[in-house]
Amino acid sequence: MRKSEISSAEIARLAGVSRSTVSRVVNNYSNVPPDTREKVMNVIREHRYVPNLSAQVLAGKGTRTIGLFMIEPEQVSRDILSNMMLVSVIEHASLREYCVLTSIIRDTSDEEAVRALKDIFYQRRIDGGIFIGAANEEPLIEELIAEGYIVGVVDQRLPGREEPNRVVVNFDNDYGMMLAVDFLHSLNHREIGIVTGDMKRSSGPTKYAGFEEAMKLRDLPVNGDWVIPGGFHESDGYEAMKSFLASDKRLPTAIIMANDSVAFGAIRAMRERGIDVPWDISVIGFDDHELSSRFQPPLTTIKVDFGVMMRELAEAVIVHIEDEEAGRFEYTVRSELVVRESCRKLQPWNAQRKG
Amino acid sequence: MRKSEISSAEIARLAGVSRSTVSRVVNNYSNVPPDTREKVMNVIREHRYVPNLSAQVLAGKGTRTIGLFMIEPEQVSRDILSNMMLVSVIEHASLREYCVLTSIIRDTSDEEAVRALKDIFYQRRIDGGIFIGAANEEPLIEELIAEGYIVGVVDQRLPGREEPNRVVVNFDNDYGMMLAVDFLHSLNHREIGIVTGDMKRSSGPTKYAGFEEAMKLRDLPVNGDWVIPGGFHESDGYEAMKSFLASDKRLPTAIIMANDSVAFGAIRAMRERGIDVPWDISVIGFDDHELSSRFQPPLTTIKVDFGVMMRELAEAVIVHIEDEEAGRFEYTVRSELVVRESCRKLQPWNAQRKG
DNA sequence: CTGCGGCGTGAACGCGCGTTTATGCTACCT
DNA sequence: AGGTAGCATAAACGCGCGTTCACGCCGCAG
Repeated sequence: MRKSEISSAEIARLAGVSRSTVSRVVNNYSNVPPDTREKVMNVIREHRYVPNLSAQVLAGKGTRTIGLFMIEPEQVSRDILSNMMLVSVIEHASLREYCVLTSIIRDTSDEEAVRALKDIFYQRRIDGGIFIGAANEEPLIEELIAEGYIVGVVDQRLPGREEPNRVVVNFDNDYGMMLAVDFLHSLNHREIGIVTGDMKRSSGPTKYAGFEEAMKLRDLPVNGDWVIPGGFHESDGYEAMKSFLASDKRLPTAIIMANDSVAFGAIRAMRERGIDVPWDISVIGFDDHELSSRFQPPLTTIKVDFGVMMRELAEAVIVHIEDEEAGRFEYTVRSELVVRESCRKLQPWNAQRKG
Repeated sequence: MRKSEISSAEIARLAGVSRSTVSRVVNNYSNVPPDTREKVMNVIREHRYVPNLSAQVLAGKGTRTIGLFMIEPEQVSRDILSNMMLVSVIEHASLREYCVLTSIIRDTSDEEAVRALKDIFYQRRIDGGIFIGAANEEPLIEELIAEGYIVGVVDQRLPGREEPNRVVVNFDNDYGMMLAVDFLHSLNHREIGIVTGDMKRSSGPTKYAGFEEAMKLRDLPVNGDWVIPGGFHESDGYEAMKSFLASDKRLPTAIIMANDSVAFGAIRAMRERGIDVPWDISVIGFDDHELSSRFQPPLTTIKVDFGVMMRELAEAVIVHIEDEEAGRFEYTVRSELVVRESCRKLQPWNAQRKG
């Protein structure tokens, strides 16, 4: 029924050669004379012959497939970013003639789900996997690495030990936080708070560490009251800010948000209490969400090129698949400051908020 | 190196039986006595044996894989919706123990890209494919169907002819448009415009048809001036409305938007001209975007459950894969009206705008 | 003319599995 | 006791491909 289900044996028969010769032609072996090659190629073209991947795999080739796994997608990002990451991986893989098998794992403590995911590696013999939103030291990932699979992750600290099959890309969160703090500092802010992301996941820990580091470098105190535990969603930002405001603690003059979605939510909560951004408080986001430029007020943010990031990760994973000897890999994506209208310059004398 | 790369032959040897018996156990054949089954199962569990899918495929089984293809993703939707659709398909497939191979095709007139996509079917022998954002009568899809592959599409009219391997889900755009028009009508609007989606793609044509139909049913005139060609993005809405406003045509009293993103953009353009929603004009969107409830003004919209829609589509594709005899399939997802604050009730006497 | 090296090619094997066919065994009936 | 039905299991084949090995041919040197 299906047109293209023609075997190399059939091609061989039609071209009047042996199957070995067809295979040699298909795989570009040098020891086949031009006229024979042409003869075989004609038959191949005419019948649109394409080798059956399953057979190739069985005969020892790779699957040319990488897995793309989103861990607890609800906890990481429902929005455009993960979509862009997906597209970026797929398109780069496609360039290298790889395919992408996508899956989701909602709960890494669900043994059955973990088992199902590992079976994708075992059954399907995929060449490698990329994980988005994984916690640090996620057992699932550690096990896969230990078992010899090539795994790419985003935004995790590398362990000290050498592990040639672990591939990492990071945002330069330290640098990004430095940009944010420096910018606020240049606007005479000294009282800077943060709504953190999920501290167990993704960029949560590294962003917070970067924040502390940057504050320290500029001799600014980190006030525990202003370290507001959040998450990565609009609703997290809203809830975090709402409960902070309800606590009647003194406001900082500026707050850095785990990402732009969180900023949207936090600003919404502030607006409900009559707090104006940037007049009453300055806000900096992270990521440069598609809607940030159109938000009211347009959001100043630290922009990260997720497309480039995921492309680099995909490339690195593929390199490691194709070259067992490829060494340790770590790539860091620079971020940049995008200035819009959510931050206000303070006069030096009111850099400290009264009561 | 990789733990789990154990063959059934090895399992057979360890269990002291033949490979056939192992196969029978794995595939739950009835003619194997309980004690033998248990003996084999123990070895399987101990060694975490998982059959090699490539070998199974070669031996005649399906790949248990469906393709999910996003056509010209930039033209359809960069936002949360396609992400939700993806997640929904993956999760349902996963339930049925299928995997999802994701790919993208940016330009359906790029022959090489089309060829690459078809090769996914040919080489990898995937059992079926789902296309998001395909144009009506897209040749690529028509060819695949003609070649016997099972294909699922969204929001397309079914051709009259019987095609057992074409699976379709539709939003009920007629019904949705009827809801929108009726709601506006109940608010005394009679001058209703529309910013259309891409008229060549996705729900563009069906939404417009539904609009005309609904207007006709309520005896409302469709004014060509107020049929504003748009697209599916924020920027499309912005540009469409901007150029409409620049044309100095008279405004309708209400506009229905191709989707919520378009509404965001159009409202932005209106705001720039000092036009207030809903005071000066009422707006209804489509989709119920995640941000619609938090938009200023909160957007009245026609909500469609994309999750359910894609789940049904995935299920239907799988049913057709597993049962050659499964008949024609078409599923329609009901939409519902979500009333927020972007529509205003008109007094009967100003239902027609002056000059 | 014989021997040998190189090149083009086909036959044969193995990859891991499902399936079909054949075989050995037990139990029962005549 | 002989025959047979039925069941548990092993042996064998094929799926489509890559690859190794061996064979046959040709040309060249001895």
